[in-house]
Amino acid sequence: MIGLADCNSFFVSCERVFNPSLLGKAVVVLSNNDGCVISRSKEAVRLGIKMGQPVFKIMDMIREKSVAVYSSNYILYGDMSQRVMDTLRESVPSIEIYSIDEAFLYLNGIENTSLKEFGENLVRKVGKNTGIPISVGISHTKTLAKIASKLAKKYPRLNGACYMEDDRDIRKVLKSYPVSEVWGIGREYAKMLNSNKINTAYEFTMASPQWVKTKMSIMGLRIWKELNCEPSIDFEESASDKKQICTSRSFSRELTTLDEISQAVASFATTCAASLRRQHSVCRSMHVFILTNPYKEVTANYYRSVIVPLETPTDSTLVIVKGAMSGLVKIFREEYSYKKAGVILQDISRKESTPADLFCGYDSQKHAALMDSLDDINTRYGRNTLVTATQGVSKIKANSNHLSRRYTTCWDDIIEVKI
DNA sequence: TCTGGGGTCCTAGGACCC
DNA sequence: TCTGGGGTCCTAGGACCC
Repeated sequence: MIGLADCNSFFVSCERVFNPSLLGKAVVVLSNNDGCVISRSKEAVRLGIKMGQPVFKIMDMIREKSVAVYSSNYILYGDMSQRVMDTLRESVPSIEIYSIDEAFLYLNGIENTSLKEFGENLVRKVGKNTGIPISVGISHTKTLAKIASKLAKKYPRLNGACYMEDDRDIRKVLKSYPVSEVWGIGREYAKMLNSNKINTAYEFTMASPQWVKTKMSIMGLRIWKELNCEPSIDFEESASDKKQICTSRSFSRELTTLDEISQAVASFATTCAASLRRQHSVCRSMHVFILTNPYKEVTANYYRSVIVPLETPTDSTLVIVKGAMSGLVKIFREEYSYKKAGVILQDISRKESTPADLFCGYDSQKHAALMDSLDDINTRYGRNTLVTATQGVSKIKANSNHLSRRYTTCWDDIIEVKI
């Protein structure tokens, strides 16, 4: 059997661990730049606040109902996530971390007869170790485990854990489960299915596999099999290397000069390169893109991207920043003001399996040694202690007006809290 | 005034090869 | 009227996820 452990309102729950007065209240956490709502407490959901809703549209309600608002604090959430994952890992034969707040559990060797109880115990254990409430769903396949976890969340009498084993039980659940809420079926497919009179997950399992494959490709067929209790999505025990690495941000104000945008894009390239080195890989090309504010009602919106091939596969920040700059000048137009930009590294391969290039235009060994020192310094003294000159020192700050402290990772913050 | 960020997989179609 | 056949590789775009 396969389990899914899913943290309830994860970001909000993290804030609550360190500020228990938020328990029972409407709380939301905002995206970067304090733009949209990306995590909501149950109470906030009940007020009608939607996922992804722009915060300026619900400002009145936030004030009227005194909703607590937090900027996203990814350092805190990342650390709390690790703690949750650690507890899960020590409790089952193996786990697959699926996202910052979810993991699949491989339950081989645990008696089927006690799985319901096992799930409830796990919920208690994670709660006790970390303070984070989770829901656990257990069934034959990943897709069914996902559904089970949703039920666990919905019905309090399940004590946070739902075990779905019996065929008849599963059928009964699927009959009242909207097909649009099945994992892997998004808006477009839901629309298509609904217009073909398929509204519940059960009706979907009754469709012919050929029809499903024609309409929804092999992905749809996999979902169909999984709902029919046939495991079709692999369990991946170890995290695989990323095939692309992207860093992009919206700016808190519109940028107009090449100089300012260069600094931002150089920072993005730097972040990408560090992340590339962390997975011991090199890249052969990158994408650079810039855009104007797409929400603004003007006739001339601008979006342009360019692919920059690199002569030699590299993980050097210097080479990657230089490449990003050469791409940027190709797409930059003076007549626009820009709201967002980004860098995507691609054609990624493992460093040790990529042959060195005889005709490399720079001393790659020197670069490697320099990067080692750079990473070392920035790990020890904090990100951006040592930067490239292109990045500049006057960073364009993102809006982050409701930020909580880095309770678990930053000494300065911890001391301030004690005082 | 104010609208996130980072990923994956699949397919169709074009370019190219012999 | 007729316009080869069988492949591979790559990319853009669409769908999805959290």
